[in-house]
Amino acid sequence: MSSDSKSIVRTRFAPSPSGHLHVGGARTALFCWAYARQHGGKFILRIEDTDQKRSSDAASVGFLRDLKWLGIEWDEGPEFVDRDGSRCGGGAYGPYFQSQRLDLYTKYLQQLVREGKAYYAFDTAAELDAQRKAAREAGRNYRYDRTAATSLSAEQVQRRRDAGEPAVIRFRLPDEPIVIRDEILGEATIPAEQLDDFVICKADGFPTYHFAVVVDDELMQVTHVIRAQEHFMNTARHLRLQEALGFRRPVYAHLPLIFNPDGSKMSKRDKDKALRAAVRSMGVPPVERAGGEVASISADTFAAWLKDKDRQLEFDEANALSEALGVPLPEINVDDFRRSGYLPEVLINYLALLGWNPGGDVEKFDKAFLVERFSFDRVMKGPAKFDRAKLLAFNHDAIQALSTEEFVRLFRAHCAEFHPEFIEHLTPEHFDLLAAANHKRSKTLDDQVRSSRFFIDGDESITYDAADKNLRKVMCAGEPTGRAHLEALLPILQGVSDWSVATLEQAISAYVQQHAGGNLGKVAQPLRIAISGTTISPAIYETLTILGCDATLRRMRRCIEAFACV
RNA sequence: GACCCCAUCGUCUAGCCAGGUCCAGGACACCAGGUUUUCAUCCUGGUAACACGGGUUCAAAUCCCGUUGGGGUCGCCA
Repeated sequence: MSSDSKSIVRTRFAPSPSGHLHVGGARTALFCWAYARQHGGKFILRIEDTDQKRSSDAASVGFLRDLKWLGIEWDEGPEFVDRDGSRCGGGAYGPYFQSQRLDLYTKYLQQLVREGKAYYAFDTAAELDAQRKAAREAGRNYRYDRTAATSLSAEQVQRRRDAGEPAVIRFRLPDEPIVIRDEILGEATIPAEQLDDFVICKADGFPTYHFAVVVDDELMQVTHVIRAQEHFMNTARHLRLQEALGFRRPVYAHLPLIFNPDGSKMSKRDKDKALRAAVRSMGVPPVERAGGEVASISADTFAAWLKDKDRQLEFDEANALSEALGVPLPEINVDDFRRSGYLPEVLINYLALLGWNPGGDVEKFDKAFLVERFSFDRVMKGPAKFDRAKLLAFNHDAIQALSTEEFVRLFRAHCAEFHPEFIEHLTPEHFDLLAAANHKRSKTLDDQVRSSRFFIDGDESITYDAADKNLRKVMCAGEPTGRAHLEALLPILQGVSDWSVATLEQAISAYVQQHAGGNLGKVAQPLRIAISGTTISPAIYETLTILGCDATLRRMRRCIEAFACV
């Protein structure tokens, strides 16, 4: 620990293992990263996997990909190689998985026990639960009573441990109020009675979060702890532990929480909540509708899930059900937003703005700006609600600011990953034309995908609802009717030799001039219905070009038949 | 319940720390007109907030106290 290393800023993002990065975590990581960059320091990623109930295999750190996608790159931490070959991680202070640092923790744990600053305790979980419950029923605040544990002699402790009796190690908390200094929240004094002798080593030998954090932050020379506000009270514990171990005290900054618009915590469970609400509002149990199985979910699983609020469907199941019901899932994780076609720089911008702002009226900015201007004194103290409408508006602006070439490139990459069928079913030229035609009407990279399905579906799968009032009006009202226009257009389009935007425009606009009073809508709308079954499509010449001559004519004929217009 | 923190339009927020220039500014949403071959856009205009009550002061959104409201924490989770 050289003296010059003390002056360099080192921040860390320390999530527990997960396949997906939550937006709240993403923002924490972003601020940690920005602060380190601003000061020419290091941003460290550490995996807090001291809970053996959570696995730590490769899939469990799938969120690394999300971090990388956002452009938040870590200087030290788990090694990660992106698809483009760029890498992140490594470093001299590893390992960066806490589960691989057990010997380190044990050393400090023993030190505290030796010094009498910590002690073994043999209470069972059931006993503790009972005590908490009793305190609660008596209207008292529960505090762990250390007398039983600390009255044990060293020999007694040793004997019981040798006999294999499970034991935890608890920290003997000094009986003094604790002052927390926080860069965002200011100073707070926590009365000693609010804390008790917390567990620092579990019965399985793993340190608890509190202990591992304190040891690792010291050993990794972390200078600034930037984390969510839910950790604020924990800081008191960490401060005490640092004092007991003779460690340095990092600077603390606690970020406000992010909520749903309704004030509830943004959670993975929100997806299941949305699906359950949709299923209920539809009345008919989809299990029956789909013949006992919904979207590959067995009837039993489905019924159990529907009843139990705490139950969550698997990732694929939820997606399949969402697709089957036509109910969009709320985006919660970073990869949800990626799938929904948000640009990483937009998500970064919006997330940064949720709880921080540069002052004045500036709200659109990039990472470089954030690195330059970020400061703790402009971080909000209270929680913020996540407003998807505003995020969408930001994304819309960013998409519109893209050149068409750039949009086409991004849209192709998006489809390659999430909708490969568009690339498979269209020629490269037609795919590009579709992308370009959709650019101006896109708010995300994904929002035109659903409405573009008719381009790649077979002609027979286009259905015409002759009872639909709006469709009927377009097809059958007026003189000539839309249907009549289609019939008249049939031979004209059949005669178009080189089927392209230019030739179609020429042929159709000539027809419109002569037979529709120059009103393109009179002709374009029936055509849209014919080819898509709806009145919605990209610009009509591009649409027909992409679809091709044969399919266009076939659909027109089918449409003419479908609308009799008595 | 105890402890800690917070409080400006529906939402995110500027302004507050160094009180007057704020009958409070921006963005998103919403509403009304207009443009547009559909959808989506786009343009113009509009509605909308200093939680409440006391102080301090010539003057308070800005400072102080209280009330109310919101959030966090109270695990062998992190």
